Amino acid sequence: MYEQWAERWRVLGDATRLHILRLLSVRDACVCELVDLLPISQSAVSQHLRKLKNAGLVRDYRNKSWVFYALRSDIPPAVLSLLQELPVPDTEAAWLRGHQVGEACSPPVTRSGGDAKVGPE
Amino acid sequence: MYEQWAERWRVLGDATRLHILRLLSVRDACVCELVDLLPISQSAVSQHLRKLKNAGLVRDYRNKSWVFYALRSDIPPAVLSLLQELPVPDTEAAWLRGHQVGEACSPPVTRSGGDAKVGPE
DNA sequence: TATTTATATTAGCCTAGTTTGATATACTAA
DNA sequence: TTAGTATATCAAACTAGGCTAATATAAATA
Repeated sequence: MYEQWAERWRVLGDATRLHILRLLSVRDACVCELVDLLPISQSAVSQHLRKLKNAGLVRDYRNKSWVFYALRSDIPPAVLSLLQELPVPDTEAAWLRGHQVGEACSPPVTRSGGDAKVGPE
Repeated sequence: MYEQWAERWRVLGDATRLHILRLLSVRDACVCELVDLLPISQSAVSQHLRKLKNAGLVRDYRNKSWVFYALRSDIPPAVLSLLQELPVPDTEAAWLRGHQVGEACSPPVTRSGGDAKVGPE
């Protein structure tokens, strides 16, 4: 009877998924960046992202070699205000600021023009 | 890191607990009434109520032979508005309206004055 | 096309959570 | 105090969910 509602909230009932959402609230990130920041395997990250996507909380888009994930703009206000309350460790915030998107995953193939524009949608 | 937040939301990620919360939003109910309305054992109901209580979502008070549970008045607004969205089946609403509190559990011991006042706090 | 890199999927293990049945505790009333 | 009822707790079975390792797919580039 209430299973569909329960499932919506169960998505938020996992520490790793909250972590991912909090990171994405700083800026969009590709999967490999999240793998670098989180203490779990790439497989686990991918499975969490799928659940977040199925729940309508994030969207994904491809740019060059990488698949980026972003918070959806139509997230319920209640969820959004929840996310604002979560702390973002300084180290992680600095990491996100200090890396160009995609930079962390593999060095650019060409030596010149390495910082190509990467944008959403 | 985010485990404490995840746990807060995990409480809402169970269909039975949502059901209980929705029933309590109609009116306070004693444990045996909830047992009558829910398709699970008395033991399971009791354990769900404990979790809801530990999460600060409900409070309990005793009246005569029964322990009543009630929604706490300081429930986060986000949770409260969630509850409003949940449907209450007509049969259950009618059941709650059609029964005096405690009436469903056992017939009143005395034949006269069977409808003693029962109130919160 | 072949190769490399990034991401997704699958299967199996493991842990956490829910349920039930049995039992214990807490009241109430005689 | 004793009996009866309501509720809580405990242990074990069952289930669901997260994790890893291995593998598959997809896109980019040589």
